[in-house]
Order: sequence, then structure tokens, then C-alpha cells
Amino acid sequence: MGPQQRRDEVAEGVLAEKINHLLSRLYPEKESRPGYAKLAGQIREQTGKAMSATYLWELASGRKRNLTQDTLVTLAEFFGVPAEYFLDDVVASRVDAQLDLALALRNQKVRSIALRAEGLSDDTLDALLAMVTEARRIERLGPATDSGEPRPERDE
Amino acid sequence: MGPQQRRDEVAEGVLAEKINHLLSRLYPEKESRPGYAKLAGQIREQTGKAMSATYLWELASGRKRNLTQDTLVTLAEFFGVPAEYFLDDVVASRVDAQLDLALALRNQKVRSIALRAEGLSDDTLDALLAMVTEARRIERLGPATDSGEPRPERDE
DNA sequence: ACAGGGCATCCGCTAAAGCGGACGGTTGCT
DNA sequence: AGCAACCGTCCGCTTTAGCGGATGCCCTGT
Repeated sequence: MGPQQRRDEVAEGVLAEKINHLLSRLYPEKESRPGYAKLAGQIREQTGKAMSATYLWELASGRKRNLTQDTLVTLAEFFGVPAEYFLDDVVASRVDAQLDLALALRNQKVRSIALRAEGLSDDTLDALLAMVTEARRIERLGPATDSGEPRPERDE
Repeated sequence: MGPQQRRDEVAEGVLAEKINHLLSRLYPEKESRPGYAKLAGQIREQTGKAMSATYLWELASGRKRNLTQDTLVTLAEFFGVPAEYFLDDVVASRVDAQLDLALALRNQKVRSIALRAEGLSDDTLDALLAMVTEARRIERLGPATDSGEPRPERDE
């Protein structure tokens, strides 16, 4: 339904801001915070994987933004966050519909209906759709927030 | 019925195997399975993002294996799995149990029905459930693979 | 004043992600 | 037979993730 704007302290948005957020969380005091060279060294030592100072800076400054699977896992491991942390924001721009769906599927019966509707013919689906819509009207529920799928969003 | 451990060895952490697994889940009968060209077309159409036939093949055959964030999200969205599926093996096996549901929801009409069924009274849901089950019998489809109930965790 | 270490930033390189356009092989249709 | 459509596979190309090695700026110590 609503894109609940959660404003913890987590900077929503670009990957660079997430990384900076994680960095300043790891080193709250600006003074003690090491440079990118030492940070990269820590990452290498702690995760056993590769990480260069230059690249770390490029990420933090937003010059590179399309991480690779390996790098993603490495950073997630170092910062102690699930790898999803770097992804869910990208997903977030598209999951408003999914969120409603996930919510609806909390009901076991709704889920069973969805499962059994799969594979039925188009005509039957139309009939069922009409029924459930009518039932919704009878029970005086508001119209479902039906978000279409072909989102002609073109950017990036 | 139970979310038992499938005997078909699921992806040992190799990306190619996960992709092939998802592909054969999407198209169980190999007769109807389109080639990589058409599959890439579907991905492009459904997600609105880019995906080439060549690259899809390279992934499925294991020639390229270090996905980028963008590609990761695109594939996850298309297959209806969380992006972590490709990152975390534990998540992968857990999600496999829910794949039937995700598969069913790929049909827009089924999705609409599920959305509109949410909030209806229990009695109405029972009636609808009976209808859709009956429709399934009439159209001579096998009984829906109603897996137990892994909870749809989604919060925070 | 000078030396030196740590810092952010830049430059140029390599390896690989990702794609377009081939090439042959099989299938089915007329 | 021919053809058209589809398939998997390969090749070559552009882009960019990712890194090593400068460069120059601030420090602090001597």
C-alpha cells in the first residue's frame, strides 16, 4: 500500500550513501576513522578476500556503483550486514506491489486460492476475478490496490 | 506435501546450477521450454531491464559467474525469488519450497485475484476456495501443490 | 626548515561483465 | 527437394568493475 517512509538514520538511496553510513557506524568518531587504505587492509584481513583502497574510495564517492557478487558478499561480511542490505533498496523501488501481495498472502486461505487458481484457463480466471471483486463490493471493502505490472519506467 | 528436502540435488553454490534449476522449475516440461533468445525476451519484457540471450546462455553454461548487482536484481525479479537466492545457499534451499507459490503468482490475473481476496470474510474465502477448486477439477488440472506453510516473513 | 607518514584523489591498466551478430544443426512445413 | 524458424554455440567488440601505482596535501616530530 503506502510506501512507508522509514527514516531511521539509514541513508536511503545510493550505494555510496549506504557504504558511508556503514563506515561511520563502524567508526563513530571521525578522528579515529582510518583512511581507505587501512580500511581496505582490514577488510582483506578480516574476510580473506580482496579489496583495494582505490576501489573502496570509488564506491564511497559514488564513482562505481554496480557491485559484483563477490564484492557484495565481501562487504556484507565485513560490515556484518546481510548481503541483502545493499540490494533491497534497488528492489524497494519496485516492490510496493509485492509488499501488498506479501501482506495479503499472510492469510493461508488466500494463498491456497492463489495456488489453485494457477493454471486455470483465462476465461475461468476472468470469472473468478469477477466473483472476488463482487464479493469485495458486497462486504463493502475498498477496491484492492491493484498495481499493474508493465511499468514504463525508463531511466538509469 | 511437506517441504521435505528434495532429492534433486539443488545448486551446490554454483550459480549456473541455480539458474538451470530455476529455469527447469519455470518450464517443467522441457518440450515447451523456449530457447535462450525467447527467455531473454521475456525477462526484458517482464522486468523492463536489459538481458541478452548470449549472456543468459553464458550464465546457464557457467562461462560467466560473477554477476553484477543490476543483473542479480533483474534475474531475481524475473524468477520471483529474493535476490539473496543467488548469494546465499541457505536461502536458496529455503526458497525452493516456496517456488510453487511464486510461480503461480507470475500470472497477473492470479495475482489480482489474490490481492482482492485479501480482507474478505472467512466464509467468503471458503466459498471462493470451493469454486476455484471445482474449476480446477472441471478443467482437469491436477490438485494444486499446496505446500504446508512456510511463513511469509516480511517485516521490519 | 626539513623529513616522513597518512590521507584523498587521480591515472592508466587488466580482466571480465555483458551484448550483437554471426555460424551450423535440427525440425517441420509446403 | 527447398524454406523458414528456432535452437545452441561461438566470436569479437565495448564497457566497466576493480586494482596498483603515482601525485600532492595536510599533519606532527625533530
